[in-house]
Amino acid sequence: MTKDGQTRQPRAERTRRQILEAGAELFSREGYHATSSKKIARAAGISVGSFYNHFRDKKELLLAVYREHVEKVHETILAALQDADFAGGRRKGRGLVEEIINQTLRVHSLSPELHRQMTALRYTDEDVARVVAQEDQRVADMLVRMLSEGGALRVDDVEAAAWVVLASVEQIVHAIKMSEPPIAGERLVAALAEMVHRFLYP
Amino acid sequence: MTKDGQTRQPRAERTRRQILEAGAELFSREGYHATSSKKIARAAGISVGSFYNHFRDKKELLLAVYREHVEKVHETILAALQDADFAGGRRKGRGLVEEIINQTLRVHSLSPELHRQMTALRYTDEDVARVVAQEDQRVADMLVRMLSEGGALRVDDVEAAAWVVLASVEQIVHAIKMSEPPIAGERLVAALAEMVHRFLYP
Amino acid sequence: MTKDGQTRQPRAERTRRQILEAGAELFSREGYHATSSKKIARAAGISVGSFYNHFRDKKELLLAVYREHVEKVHETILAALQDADFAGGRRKGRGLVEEIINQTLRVHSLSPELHRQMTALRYTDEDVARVVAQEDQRVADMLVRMLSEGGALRVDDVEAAAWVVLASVEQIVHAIKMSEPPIAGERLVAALAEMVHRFLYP
Amino acid sequence: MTKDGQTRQPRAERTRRQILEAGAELFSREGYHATSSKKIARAAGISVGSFYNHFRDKKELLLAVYREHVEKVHETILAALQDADFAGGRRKGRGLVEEIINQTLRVHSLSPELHRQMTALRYTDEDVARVVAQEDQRVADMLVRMLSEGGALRVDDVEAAAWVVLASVEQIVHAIKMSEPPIAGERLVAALAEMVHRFLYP
DNA sequence: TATGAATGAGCATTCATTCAT
DNA sequence: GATGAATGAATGCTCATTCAT
Repeated sequence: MTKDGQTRQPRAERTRRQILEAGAELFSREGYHATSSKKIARAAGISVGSFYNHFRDKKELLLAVYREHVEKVHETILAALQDADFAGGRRKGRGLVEEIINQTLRVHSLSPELHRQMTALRYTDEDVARVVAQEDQRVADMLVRMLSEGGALRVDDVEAAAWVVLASVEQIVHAIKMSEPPIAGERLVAALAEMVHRFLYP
Repeated sequence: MTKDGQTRQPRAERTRRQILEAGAELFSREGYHATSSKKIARAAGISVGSFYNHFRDKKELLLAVYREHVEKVHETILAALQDADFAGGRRKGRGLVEEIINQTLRVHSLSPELHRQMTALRYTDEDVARVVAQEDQRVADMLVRMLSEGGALRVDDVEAAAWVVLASVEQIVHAIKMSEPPIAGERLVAALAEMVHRFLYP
Repeated sequence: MTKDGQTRQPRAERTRRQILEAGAELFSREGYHATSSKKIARAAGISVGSFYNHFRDKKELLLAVYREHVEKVHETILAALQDADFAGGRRKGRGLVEEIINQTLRVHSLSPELHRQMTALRYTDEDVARVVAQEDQRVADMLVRMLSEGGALRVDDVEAAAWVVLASVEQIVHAIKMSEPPIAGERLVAALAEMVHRFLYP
Repeated sequence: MTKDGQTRQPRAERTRRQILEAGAELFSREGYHATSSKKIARAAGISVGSFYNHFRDKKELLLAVYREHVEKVHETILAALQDADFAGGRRKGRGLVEEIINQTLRVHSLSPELHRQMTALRYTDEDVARVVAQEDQRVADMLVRMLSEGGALRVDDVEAAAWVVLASVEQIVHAIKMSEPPIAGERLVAALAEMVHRFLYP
């Protein structure tokens, strides 16, 4: 059936979308454990059985939601990279460092609660851990490429450096956005930028 | 009840101890959610009712277990600080940086799974978040004091610097110990030490 | 607690009894699969949770119910064995054969539907198969003893003979009681008695 | 549709075949209850809807599968009956008895798990009970005919005798093939043969 | 203080069957 | 005839907490 790829699964695709949206909403607002399959179905306007026709189980939905989120993040980043302003002078040195931090801040604002959930679950659930680690690596690779192209680095082991920098930035941005650190965010961001800059560049 | 003079410890205190030990063991081995009050009682050799006589609920036990763990950690650190060798030359510069990282590595080996559990829960549970943040701050204060005493710093905002450094170290050590990062631990530790050192010292 | 064995678990024992009775009733009337834990709890006048406090799962209840049934059966049989009339002359030959068949008929009347359920489940469930086989063996041992004491047998392999005889009797009585065989029960019983008698005795 | 003359079989018939084969396979391998209509459809390479176009429901398929199995069994038996060797001397006396037992053993090897399933279901499901009973009767009739032609019987009520013999043989063979009786199969078969022989023949 | 039976809402998932296309 | 998405009741079982003894 379906002579052309377009018309494939007319209803099915729409249902899947509804479930994905309901899932994103609920996982973020109530957390993974507090989101029952019944709630998902109700929020998506379908039956429980239908949910399980489209996703093997709750976790598969979680990962699908996360993957969609991650794609959105990458689009955001790629768009920024092509920004003329950025190309102007922010591809290395202090400019790059600030860009990294700002992007991370922006990404965290995109769907902060989903992010929090995934961070919690990665310590608890193998599958989540694997998927999140993959994504981290993908970003690290991207940074390695940018650093290599930027020239004049102070570090030898660029791969380790990229990984360490991203882990630190991620952790600190996360703390700023999600908890209320006892020190003002701006001071932390300033210190962070300083630390990363001195590390990477002469 | 006390047949011999040995049993100076009031019975209540002894029961509490048993519960704390059972809790530490179970939370670490099976995780917080998988540890039911029934299991705790059985492992402690008491009844469920008795457990609830000593702790308001499961979370109170978790926090008590965590506090005990944290005390042990501090004792370890303080012991190290009084170590002659350390006093010799590791109170500033590269020596201090390495000391921080090593201490963190050691602490993570003390009770890695309990640590993992707390890390997961801090993103999910307000009370856990608060208690863990307090502890983080306590360590940060300690570092601020040491940095101030060590002289010749490159940073202005010592408080923010201490916080940023500890967050980074904690995160990276955690990743090394708990997951399997795609880059060898030694390379990450080396990069981390380099980053922190360049940041703090001229 | 409980200084004497009598007073042990006052409430608990009663609850257990209620569950056992509800289980016996429901498994017989509705079948094992159609009997939900909710139904059992309601019929026993307790909560679902309480049911699971007393039995690990539904199957454990089934086996407990079966064991009680089996004990009742054995009491019936033992009572019959001490019957003066029986002792009179029914311990061997035609008398014994008829006694076996009659006992089996009587036992099948004791709780026919439970019996049917167990028979169905033994083909499907390992645990049930094991327990029912044990019971079968216990009865076979008893018959072996009686045959050995009765003297003048025509068979060499008494154990195999006992097993084969009981299996046949059981099967045919079962068919008579539970389905409606196309031949009148009396004719089948007569043929069965004849077969067994000719087999065992000269 | 039929591009070549080969495809004489109407499509409907072919689909039905695929379903029957998938059903036989699955019911045997996984059991009736564990076989969902979805699985059947997938194994048959068709859609769920299509399955319900060909069979009213799952049970109808089960019975159809069983009927096919039974036909195969009868072909096997009839083939054996026309075997010269058999005609030679195994149509009565010890020869016949052994033939009955061997045939039953062979039949049980043909599709042992399907057999087990039907045996379990006949105690639980009216329709299955009826169909299996019909088949039993058909075999009994066949035996009655053979016994009558063999002459020199010791029994008066040939019909009841045939029924009783088949029930016993069936039960014991079943136990040997499906469970692990506590007595070696050969001893049981020997006892069984002895019992049946003494019963039927002078 | 200690005990452990009782509670009951809650959860993830399955499955036979229907029916619009 | 064929398709496969949709349905939703039903199931076995868990668990933190309470409270009468």
